[in-house]
Amino acid sequence: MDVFALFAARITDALKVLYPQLDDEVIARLVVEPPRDPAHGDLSTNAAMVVCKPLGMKPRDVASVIAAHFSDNADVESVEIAGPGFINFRLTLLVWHKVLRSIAAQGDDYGRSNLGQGEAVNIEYVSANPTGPMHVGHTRGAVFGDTLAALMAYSGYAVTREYYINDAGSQINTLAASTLLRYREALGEKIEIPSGFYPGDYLVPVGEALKTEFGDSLLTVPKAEAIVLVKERVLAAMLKLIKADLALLGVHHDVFFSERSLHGPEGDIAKTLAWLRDQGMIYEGRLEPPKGKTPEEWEDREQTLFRATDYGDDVDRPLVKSDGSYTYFAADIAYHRNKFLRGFTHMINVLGADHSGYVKRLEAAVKAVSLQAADMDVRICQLVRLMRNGEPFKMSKRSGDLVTLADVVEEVGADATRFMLLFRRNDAAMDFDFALVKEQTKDNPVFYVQYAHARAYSIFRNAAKELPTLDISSAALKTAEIERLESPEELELVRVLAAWPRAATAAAIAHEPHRIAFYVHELAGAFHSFWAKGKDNAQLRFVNHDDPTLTLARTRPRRCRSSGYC
RNA sequence: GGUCCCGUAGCUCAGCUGGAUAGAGCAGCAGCCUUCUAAGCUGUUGGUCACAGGUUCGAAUCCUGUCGGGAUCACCA
Repeated sequence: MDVFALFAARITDALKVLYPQLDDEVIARLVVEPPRDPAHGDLSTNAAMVVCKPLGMKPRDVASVIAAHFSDNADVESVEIAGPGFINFRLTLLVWHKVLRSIAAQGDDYGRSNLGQGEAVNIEYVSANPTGPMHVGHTRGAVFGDTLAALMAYSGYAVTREYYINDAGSQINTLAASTLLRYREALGEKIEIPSGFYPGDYLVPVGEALKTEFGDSLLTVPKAEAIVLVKERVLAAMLKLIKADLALLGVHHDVFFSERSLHGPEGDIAKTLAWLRDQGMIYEGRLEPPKGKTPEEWEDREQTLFRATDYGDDVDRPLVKSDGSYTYFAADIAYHRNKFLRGFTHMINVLGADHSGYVKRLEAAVKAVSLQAADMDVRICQLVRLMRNGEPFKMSKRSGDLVTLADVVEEVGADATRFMLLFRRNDAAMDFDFALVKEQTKDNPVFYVQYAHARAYSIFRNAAKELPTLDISSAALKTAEIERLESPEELELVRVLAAWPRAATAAAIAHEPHRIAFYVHELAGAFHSFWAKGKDNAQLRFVNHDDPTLTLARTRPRRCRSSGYC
């Protein structure tokens, strides 16, 4: 039960009765929310201010009519009109008890909604090049995407989690060549890794596996053929590596989509380009060199261009390289047409900060390819700066002290990593401090929340110890006398709990999973606060010798796992 | 030079798509340990929401411009 949604519906109904001449559109703009200052009441609505203009009335006059309509409502303790025309409701104890009952009855489903009404949404995230293990740069996007996917599923969308494997570019040939070197090494040869090749140790086992599979027979195969054979094996190995790394973080995908599968004369790229040409979205032309910066190797040539500017991009984009092969973007257009043809009208892409320049063209591609029928939201995750003891931490690919995702998870744990990375808006750069994440103080939000969780569970333990005769099974908890909860301190906590469905829905609409992390942090604060009150006033403790029923009623642990990150 | 993101308390950041006197955590100050975990809690100080205009009943939020900080900028992926 979401009291805010409930009252929004009631006020909407009331307005339709009181002022039948109002447009639904106008009424839909009303909002019911917790007032910023709790002294104003439990619920607040701007309804009067929203509808006053079309009615030609003063907001406070409308407000008093609405207020009068609710004055004898059983759930409403009092109604007040404040400020420019806000209507503030104070709710009766009864309502809060209803909220608690619904929380108890729904368990982990409390807050789940049908916002998405089963509509299909495709969320693409990570999509790191399959050329090695995941490094820290990938983790933020992985956590963001995975949590957003959980949140969207929680809000009633049919979510597909997708990973686009960039297995078609020239870097894959380099990868295969690097692996071939490791293969020779496995055969006993002394090797030297030229610059530009992938030097990482993770290719050593792949080389050895090749030795096991082929013996030394690959050496006699023509190079081009050998590369093809190796490519298959090394790609599979890298994908396995990546999946294992992601699993460490608890991140999973439903679909791994191969870029390579789009190529070829009968492939999706060829088909999509033909389709775009039919639609008049492609032309042959020349581009201006970029301004302000003199490109050293600018080659003015006529090329095949996509009319991205028709869909909001800054320039038209090349689709075919000078060597005749397709550009990365051409493949991406085909890929997104593929998504659309698979039935996705909602798409979300999670990209790193270095792709910010790519956003417009991706949005343009989706508009073009779906004839405006699909929407694309590109969420950019800004950079994460690794810190140790307050000092930024130097990383370099060459010297090998690249921090991998596995390193981070090993050092601080998956849950802490996830929570920390979510505890900031995605579009703001963040510092990730190893020392802080491991610190066991309230400065560390991870610990703060985990500690609240630990305390909540300790209630069960202590109840069993202090009151051995009390039945604390979940069946017994369902019959607890919730009516006994009536102190202002308790209601404070209930109010925070009541805000959960609203918080979850708002986060889903905005595609902002960080709001969940902040909500959980706030809830933990409310819980700690209530817990501490028990110190001064023994009556407010969860475990109460004198009053077993009260103990039972208070034994409702909190939630925070539902979106899967803590 | 173009584009995108950011600029809110001394510090790190929220601010629920336009609402009321702009919030939280650190740090500072004042308190709280024979008491369910003090690894914590309570109270308190602290703001020209970068700046200037505009939109309207109402702007940190939307629009325009300026100034700072970051990312990115044909054919790579």
